[in-house]
Amino acid sequence: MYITLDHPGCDAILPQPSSKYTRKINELTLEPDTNLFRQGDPASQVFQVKSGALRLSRYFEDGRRQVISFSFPGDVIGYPFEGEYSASCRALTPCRLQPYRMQQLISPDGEDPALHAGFVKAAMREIAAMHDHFVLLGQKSAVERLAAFLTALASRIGEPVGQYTQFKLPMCRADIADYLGLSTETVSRAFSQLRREKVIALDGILTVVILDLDTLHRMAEAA
Amino acid sequence: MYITLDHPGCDAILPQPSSKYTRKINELTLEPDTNLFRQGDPASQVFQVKSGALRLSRYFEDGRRQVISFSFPGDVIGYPFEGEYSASCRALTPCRLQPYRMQQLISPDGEDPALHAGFVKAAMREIAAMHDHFVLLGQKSAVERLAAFLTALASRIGEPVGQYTQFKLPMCRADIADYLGLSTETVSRAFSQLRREKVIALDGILTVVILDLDTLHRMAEAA
DNA sequence: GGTCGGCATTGACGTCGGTCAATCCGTCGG
DNA sequence: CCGACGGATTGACCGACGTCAATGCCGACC
Repeated sequence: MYITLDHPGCDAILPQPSSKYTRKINELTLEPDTNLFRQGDPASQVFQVKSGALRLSRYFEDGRRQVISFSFPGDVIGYPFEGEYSASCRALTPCRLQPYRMQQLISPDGEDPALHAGFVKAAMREIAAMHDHFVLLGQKSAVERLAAFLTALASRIGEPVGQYTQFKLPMCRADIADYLGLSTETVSRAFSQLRREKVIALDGILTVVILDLDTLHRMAEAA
Repeated sequence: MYITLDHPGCDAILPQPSSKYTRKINELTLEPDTNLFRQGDPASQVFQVKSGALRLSRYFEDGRRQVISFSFPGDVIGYPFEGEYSASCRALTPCRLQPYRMQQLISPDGEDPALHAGFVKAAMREIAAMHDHFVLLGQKSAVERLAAFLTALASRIGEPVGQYTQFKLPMCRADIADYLGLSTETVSRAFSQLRREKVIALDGILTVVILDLDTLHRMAEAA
């Protein structure tokens, strides 16, 4: 599921399937850099992320790639289109996933109604979140995009450390670039700018410390 | 609903509500330049477009605007997020719409199951289509964007005229610009380029004649 | 511990698209 | 028929971001 500022934390977790209805399908684990599914695969399951981080992306013959979203615990991935997955999904870290049979998403017949309603609500949330991302891709400058991205990550996976919020990026710069519609160089420059302005600090390449969340938030919106 | 190349024509039409289940809500008509709903309005209904064209967009304090999508007959609009509409929807032409109570989308309880399943499928199609638009906004050049847009419109509302396909744009250049993440001037230049290259012709400002659909299609994809 | 390889950063430069401004054109009202 | 208005087009210019290339950094593997 897409990352957004106002992501409603634990509401994202689907209700536990009640044994009354649901044939239990066993939890699934994925190693980093392994695919959960590929673009064009027949879609028979949807998944809820239990732990870890994943990347959803579409590839093109000419080498271009668009990263559609990053998924974190609570998110639902694998929405089908005409019986196929329309993008490829790959684990960025070790992941645990709960698979559900697709049928529970499409129709409630003979299944757990609360679980089904949870899927539908997750899909609605997905649609609203994607609207936010249109704004980012259509209207924002490079620094605004990165600021919005980091703000979203902070609220999704940030942990308070002293007076600051910090988190470890599960993805490389190229992933961020293809997600934000920028080049890796531009992403790098935007990181450097935020660092120069003391809005963030980096501890190594992957650990981000948010020094001034208010400013970061303002930078994500400003014209 | 979003415009996409592989939009499955009349499959998009929801099943007629069977009177057995559904309290009939009367069809609704809208004059051009009137709002169906506004960003932040409490969401109690979803709508299926019966005729006409609508624009879904989000506005910002600083004047920036992102057009999320254009809607045509068969499309479903008004997906809620936390009980509210997350964008504003306005009629571009006279429109007829069939409203449905929100509850039919969220849960099948006491409602028409086929209709409910239709909503869920429409939402899945929406998600897949939005993935395409991410690619457009994240990766494509100005001419590629316009070519993709016109190709999509051709398959949605195009009519054969002689050996060509043509249609009347229901929206102005500024709407197109804010949809494609460009300025009106750049949209205008892209139109001019396609005209110079004899891929399209314009009859007045709003009527587009596709002279070479293959080339247009190729231009929409090319690096 | 040293070296290698891959990713990240930085710099120089080119280009695409944004901005500003002038002009064009089609529509509407007189 | 004419003039005014608003949207569309075109041109000139500029700036942000992409590209290409050099350098830096860190982790892996001998």
